[in-house]
Amino acid sequence: MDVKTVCLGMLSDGPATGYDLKKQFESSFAHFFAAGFGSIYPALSSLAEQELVDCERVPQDGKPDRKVYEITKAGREFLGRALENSSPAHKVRSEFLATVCFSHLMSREQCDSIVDHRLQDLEQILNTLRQAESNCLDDMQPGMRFVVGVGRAVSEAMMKYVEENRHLLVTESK
Amino acid sequence: MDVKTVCLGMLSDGPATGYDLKKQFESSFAHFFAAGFGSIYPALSSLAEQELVDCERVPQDGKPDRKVYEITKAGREFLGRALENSSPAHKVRSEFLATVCFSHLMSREQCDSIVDHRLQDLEQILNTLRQAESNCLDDMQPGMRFVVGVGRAVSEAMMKYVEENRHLLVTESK
DNA sequence: CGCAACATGTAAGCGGTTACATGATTAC
DNA sequence: GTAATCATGTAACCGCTTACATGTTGCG
Repeated sequence: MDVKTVCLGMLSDGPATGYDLKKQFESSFAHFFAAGFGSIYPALSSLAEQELVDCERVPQDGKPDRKVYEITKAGREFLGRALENSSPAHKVRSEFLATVCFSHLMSREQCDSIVDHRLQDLEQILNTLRQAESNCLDDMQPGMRFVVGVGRAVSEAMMKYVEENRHLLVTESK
Repeated sequence: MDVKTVCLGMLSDGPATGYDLKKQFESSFAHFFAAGFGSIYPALSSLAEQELVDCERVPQDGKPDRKVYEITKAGREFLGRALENSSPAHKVRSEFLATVCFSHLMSREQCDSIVDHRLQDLEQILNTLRQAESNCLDDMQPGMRFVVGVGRAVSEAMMKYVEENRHLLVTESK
């Protein structure tokens, strides 16, 4: 499942612009599926070309036209098939953990710094998720609610473990 | 931090072949940093070219020569600098969660199937981590022990949440 | 006055995945 | 006999990241 399919999925919930989708990626999707404009805009163009979405241009003054995308019937069918064939991969790529593996080659300051950083990032993710829960729990689909819950559970677990065990990290004796 | 740097880090613990490193990637690194032969072998060649590692060819009968790589002094220095400059990113890319977001567009069977799949994968990761803990806790660096612990904590949390909340996933009424 | 939000896009580049290529040995 | 393990590599491809390009409105 690539950015394109996720965009199509988001559009199945109602029309939106690329800019809108970006915000959705940044809020409830941030903890498990990142996407920048450089992925989103080409994805939407490609979707439109395949007629899986319609695009309505809304002129504005001083800004580029808003391009409001809406899923088509063909789009819904395509999405259905994509969901059927989706392989449920879940990949983590953690430079944080990769670095910590070699904490015995680092200075205490360096090690503390990256652990603190990670803790801050986790705090931020949790804030974002809590915000999403309090702002729009009602207009979230059950799947989305579940996904936000997973994010909370996993982030809290990581935070707790890191806080309780960081003292075990031995650093270079120099 | 890329595959190349992680390979160098692994070699800081002692000489090894590409094949050996692959096994390490599959055991204790599997849950947060995947790498295939297609990444590892070119990484080692490049490392050797930069003289960050030495390569000793050990002829064998019937098999290609073993190429045993050993980190050099320059390699250790390079690694030290790489660890200093490492940005502690932690990225997740989950097609599983992306799919589950749209559970309301899937059939009950499909949804159950991917959730079960995920649970099996988690079980396997946990087994691998437990094995690593019981086999070689003693020759693991403290950083590595910490990382394995994070893997356990996070995987167990995800498993628990998924098992306890999967019933909330509503599926298509067709 | 400067920054954030609004709004869309292109293009180069990079890094990793996947598929291909080869082949002996050992265990079930 | 057939699958897994040992053992190394190449090359095409694909998708995402990053940097660049442009410009207004409104808030503090």
